[in-house]
Formats: sequence, C-alpha cells, structure tokens
Amino acid sequence: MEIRSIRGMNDILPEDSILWKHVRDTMHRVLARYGFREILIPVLEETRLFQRGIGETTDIVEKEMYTFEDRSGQSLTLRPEATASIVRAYVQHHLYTSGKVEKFYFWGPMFRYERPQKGRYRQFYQIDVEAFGSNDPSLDTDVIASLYDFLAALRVPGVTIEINSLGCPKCRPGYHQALKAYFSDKQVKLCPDCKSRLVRNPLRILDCKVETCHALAMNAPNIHEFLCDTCKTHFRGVRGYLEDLRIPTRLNPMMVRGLDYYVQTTFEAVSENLGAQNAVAGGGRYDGLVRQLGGPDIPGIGYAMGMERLVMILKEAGEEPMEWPCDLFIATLGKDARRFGITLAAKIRKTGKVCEFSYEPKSLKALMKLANRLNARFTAIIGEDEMREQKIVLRNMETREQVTLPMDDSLPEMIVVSLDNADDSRSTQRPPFPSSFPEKSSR
RNA sequence: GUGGGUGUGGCUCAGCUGGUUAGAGCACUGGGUUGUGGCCCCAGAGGUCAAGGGUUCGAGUCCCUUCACUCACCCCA
Repeated sequence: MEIRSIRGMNDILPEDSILWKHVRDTMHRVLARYGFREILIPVLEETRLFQRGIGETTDIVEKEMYTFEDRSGQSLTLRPEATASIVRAYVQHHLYTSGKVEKFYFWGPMFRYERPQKGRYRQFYQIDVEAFGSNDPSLDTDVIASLYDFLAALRVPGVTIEINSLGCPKCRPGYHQALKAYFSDKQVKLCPDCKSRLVRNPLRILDCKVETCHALAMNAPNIHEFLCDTCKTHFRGVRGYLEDLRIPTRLNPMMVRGLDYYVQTTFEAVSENLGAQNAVAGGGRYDGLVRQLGGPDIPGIGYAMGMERLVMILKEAGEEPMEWPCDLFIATLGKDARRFGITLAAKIRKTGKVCEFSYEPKSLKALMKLANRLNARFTAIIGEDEMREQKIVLRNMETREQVTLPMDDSLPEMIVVSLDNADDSRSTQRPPFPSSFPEKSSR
C-alpha cells in the first residue's frame, strides 16, 4: 500500500517552490522598507491562547483546530493563525517597553481542519504582518500600504483592496440592533443560514452569497451611519492618508471579518482570479487583543496573506514558469574527467555560480540532453580528448557557441568571465510576471 | 458536517447501447548522428482499468459498498 500525504496537506515541489521563493524574497525586501522585522513563532501553542484570542464561538475554535494532549496531558493546538501567537510573544517578552511601534512579519504554515477545496487546505501558508503600539490612522495606512506595495512588487493582476470600518465596542452594538431590527421583519425571505445568523451574528448576513439575502442586504442599514465620533474620525483619517499616497482602495460597507477581535479598520485584498475563496489577504485593527491576552491596553493592527492563493494567481498570470537557475553544467566522460570535473565544480561554486555535475556515466549525447533538462546556460565538456590535451570546451547552450579553455589555475576564473560576458550581452530581461496591478516605482 | 463531479501506464485523456490481444498524445529509454541538447523519424519499455463484492457465458463498461481526489456550501487566507 502506497503511503500518501494526508488530506489537505500538500507537497510543494521544486517546480512550484521557486515561485514561492520569489514571493518570500519579495516579502523580505518590501516589508523591510517599512521597518517590519521578522519574528519566528512556534507551531504549537497552549489551546487557551487561541480560545481567548480568536474567540470561543468562532468556527475556527469551535470546529477547525488541531487540538491534542501532549504526553504530560497539556492541551496543545497547532496554530490556526499567527496573530494570537505574535501577540503572545509581544506580551511575554515585554516588547511594549521598547518605546516604539513594534512591527513584525512572519511566514509559515497554519493548520485548520476543514474540507479542502480550491484555495483552501488543512495545512496552508500565511504571510503575517502585525504592528503594535499606535492607534493613529497613519499606522493603519502604512500597514495597508505595505500590503499594496507587496502585491504591486509581485505584479499581482486583478486585485482590489477593499476597506471598511467595523466600529468599536461602543458603537457596534447599536449597529447590531439596527441590523436585527431591519432583518427581523424580512425573516421569511432569508436563507436558512441567515436565519441563524440573525441571532448569532447579524453582520454575517451582509456577506451572504444567496441572491435574495444579498438583495435584502443592499438596503440594510449602513455601518457608517452608526459609527461613533472617534471611529468616524479615525476612518476618515485612514482614507485621507490612503488617498494622499494614491493607494487605490474600494470602500465596502458590507465587508465583515470572521474573527472576533477586529475593530475599526478592516481590509481585504480580493482577486477576480480565484475560485470561491477570493480573498488573498485580510486583516484589520484589533485594539483590545493585547489586553485580552494579558498584556497592557495596547492597540494593534495586521493582516494575513494566503500563500497558496497568491501563488495561484501568479501562476495563472505568468507567461513563462520560473525555473531554478543553473549557470553551468559540467559534463564529464570517463573516470579521469570525472575526477577533474568534480573539483572544478567545487571551485565554480565558490565563485557563487550555480553549478551542476554529471554524476552518472552517460554518452555525450545523453549528457547534452541532461544539460537541457537542467536548464543549464553553459556546459563544460570534459572528455578523454580534453584530458589528453589539457583543455576544456565551454558551450553556450543558447547560442551554441563553443570556446576552448586551457586547464590551468585560471580556468575557474576564465569560465566565470565567459558566463558574465554572456549576461551582459543579454540586453533586456523580461519580468517574470506581467501586470495589470499598477507597479509603484521602487528603488 | 452537507451536496455535486471524477477515479483507465509517470501526466492529460479516448474506450459508442457489456463481447474476447485496453488505445492515443506528452514524458521516459535506445537508435537514426562511432563525442554535442531542443525539431524530426523509427523502435522499445511501462496498466491487478482506485479497492472489495455482486449481476452475467462474458465487466474498464451495469449494480452495491468503501476509499481517494476535486468543486461548492459553512467559514476563512
């Protein structure tokens, strides 16, 4: 019986992981510009952390967590999201004493026990961005700007950033009441799900995809008429700054977030190119969360981005798939050549070039085929003739040009020079992904 | 948890109302080129038709069960 990976948990093979790497490289580059610093957190936490952080009644906590007891009987949970852990670390290490706004980012797997479907897996990867220590709209703006910059740098096509304000514990209850009042007399027209939402969380009805519910929701009371002055001013500030930065966003008063901790600003990056799971990133402000998890009353804001979904969009948009680079393939024929070649490979690698080697004895024809398969830009041919004459043949795989180089101490250097010259003559390099998403000028 | 779809060489799929040696394309290996890749031509290897049970003279094809994958609902990234 063949052993297979378990449901909802996928292997990311090298042909895809190169794109993942590209996304992560971009993440490091873009987020560093905003002063976000990488934080690494454990995969396992005490179950209580998520119960308190995410909310006891959320779907995540109620039915989606991988929870089990360890050998000492303690209840542990594989993290279903990163925010709670990062808040925990922030509190545990007293990072709020640093005297500055602390900004973190993180990348890693999350776990939720759900039925897998397009863009949703049981082990999935998120990029997570969090900032603590200010309630000023300028921080909201910077966080959203970092998301925008990130997507722009990746040239992600067809993405819109939607924003909204959910109000705060002071003004949201009033809105809840208004929604309940509005939907109550229209209850018969609501779908079964929305009928129960009416009791549990009327906000969710706004999000319903059923035609009739959606139509009713269109005329429902608008959250922005219920925001208190503080929230109103705050949201106006965020929108104003975003406009100053020329970051295009769309106000979506119907947007609702799924986790309990969100207040005021919420936002989502939605793609037209995904399936039913169209959110690439989502986040918002969570001013009560640090306190909720035992820290001081410090505000925070952040977002999470779904790697699989991001990569999915990029793959669809990419004209040519990315490939792992190979600068040089060393093709050897015979024992003596192999011995010389493996040493040469080591020297080439010390220069920083990517170098592959012919491990298995093959005919030259087969070796050339291999060079092709390895995507090698150059092939160094070292056979019996070359060993006898103390020289090697260097072939440019693209132009088919070959030069002969002497086997002396300068050989590695000569090879590197040839490789670099070829680089310079390649006039324009096409970007890996085209874009309809406006690229903001960088560097 | 609920509903739909699909399981045939490594991959993508044909296989008509059950009929006897299960096919194609791509990929792979070898050859055409005795030391030069991509294109072309030729040849070869590779399948208990997801698994189990049933109907039948006969099942890849029909029925049942299980499993897997997939899409959608719920919810979320």
